[in-house]
Amino acid sequence: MYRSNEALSPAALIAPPLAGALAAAAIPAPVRSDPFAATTAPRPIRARDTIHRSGDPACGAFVVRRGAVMLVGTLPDGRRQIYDILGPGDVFGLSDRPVHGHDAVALTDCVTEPFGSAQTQAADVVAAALATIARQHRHAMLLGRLTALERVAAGVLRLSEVLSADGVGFDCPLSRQDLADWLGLVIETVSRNLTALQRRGLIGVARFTRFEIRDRAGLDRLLEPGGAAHA
Amino acid sequence: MYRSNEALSPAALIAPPLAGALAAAAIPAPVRSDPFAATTAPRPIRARDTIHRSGDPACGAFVVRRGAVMLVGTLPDGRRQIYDILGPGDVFGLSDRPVHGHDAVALTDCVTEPFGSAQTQAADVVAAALATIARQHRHAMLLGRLTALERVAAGVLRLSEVLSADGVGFDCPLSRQDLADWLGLVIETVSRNLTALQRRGLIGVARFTRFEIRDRAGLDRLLEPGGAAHA
DNA sequence: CGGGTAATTGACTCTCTTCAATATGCGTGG
DNA sequence: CCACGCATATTGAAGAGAGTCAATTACCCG
Repeated sequence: MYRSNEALSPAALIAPPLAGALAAAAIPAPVRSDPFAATTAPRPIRARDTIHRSGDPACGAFVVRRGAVMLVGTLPDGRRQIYDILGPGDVFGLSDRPVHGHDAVALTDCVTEPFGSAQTQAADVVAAALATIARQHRHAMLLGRLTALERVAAGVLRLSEVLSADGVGFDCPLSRQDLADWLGLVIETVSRNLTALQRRGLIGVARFTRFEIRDRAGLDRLLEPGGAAHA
Repeated sequence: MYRSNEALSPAALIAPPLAGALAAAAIPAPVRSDPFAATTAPRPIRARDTIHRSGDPACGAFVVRRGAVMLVGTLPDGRRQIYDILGPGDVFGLSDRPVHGHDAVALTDCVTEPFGSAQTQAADVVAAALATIARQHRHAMLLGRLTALERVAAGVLRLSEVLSADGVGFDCPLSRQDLADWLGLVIETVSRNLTALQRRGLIGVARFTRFEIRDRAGLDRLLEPGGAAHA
């Protein structure tokens, strides 16, 4: 979204309000009142369900057992950024503040399980957090320094890891708008570059949502100059 | 850096090796190999010194006591992204893998101290990691969804938090190139937008490095539509 | 087989980048 | 103390990648 330098203005990505006070105000998160939350029982969630919303009180971490989840931040003016796509083994729900700063939405039917409770080692929580940070760093590189074609290629590869059983084909549960909000592009640019990747024979897309990796080596090569990352 | 869709190619920001075994690598190890790590002794570092490089074995977390540190990722083709700017209280040095995936460079003379050792609570490590994740989320929003002017404004405000004693003026230890690599822009765009902010009377810049917040409310307003973040 | 939503494609625009001069600051030495 | 020279920053002009606007097409579903 291009916006005039004159017009506008969005605001507080700077300092974390760090509100010590967890207002009681927030809408009770779905999970809040959920009996599952306090137990170690896996919790089934349906595709597109919102697991928690920005502003909901944070109430513990969850690990994705099956399916996929996305974390979505939204600015007051509607600009959206998908911060992360989580698959089996990935953890979410932790916050440095009493309330969540983003939405968590199930991308597919999925199963989550409380994480970080009694029997879980603190080291596991740290490990999960570190994996998250590493993903965020890679995504920052993508957002700040990759071209649109590279972003889309990297996005497809990442999705194949999270969503594909065989590492080749998968049903993409993200709309083109979601992909755009994840990759820092607009919907049309995502579409054009998906088409470009298809024309090159690198991927296949059928019925909008059915993705297939056709030439992984080619995709890797496309991302090579940026490379495995790091000097 | 614009690159032709044809020419192409950077690569592996996709999947985190996700070494299921964060075995010896990550958490516990840190404090082990480094002589300093085993102690609680603060360690003085000079401005521009590289604290660790990508590829170096990760050897424990450190907390910044005084000064500032930046974390820098570099792609094989030279594209750079500054992942984070750390100030007093912020923690770095943790990795989900046995080796670091980015450089850590002192922005100013600074003092760091081992973090996460015996007497430190695991909860402290988790808290530090969560604060980092929250910063990364905000930065992802900046990189993916803010305009150049907004990014520069947000960057200046963030720097004032980290570097300024009075919250108003500070000497910016980042070159224009550093700022560009942090905000996902090119050097000229940073320069132009700093000039734009000056013309609006929002900030002052003297001798290239001396920054001053002239109208914080104005800067906040500039960032308002994006706002305090989140719906 | 229509009707509605989502995706694709085309034409054009614009922000940001690129390329190319200046200009400013700072260190050095005459 | 000032002239020179280098490194970094600023500014201008032009280009390009990605965005915007607007149809058109593809898919889903009743």
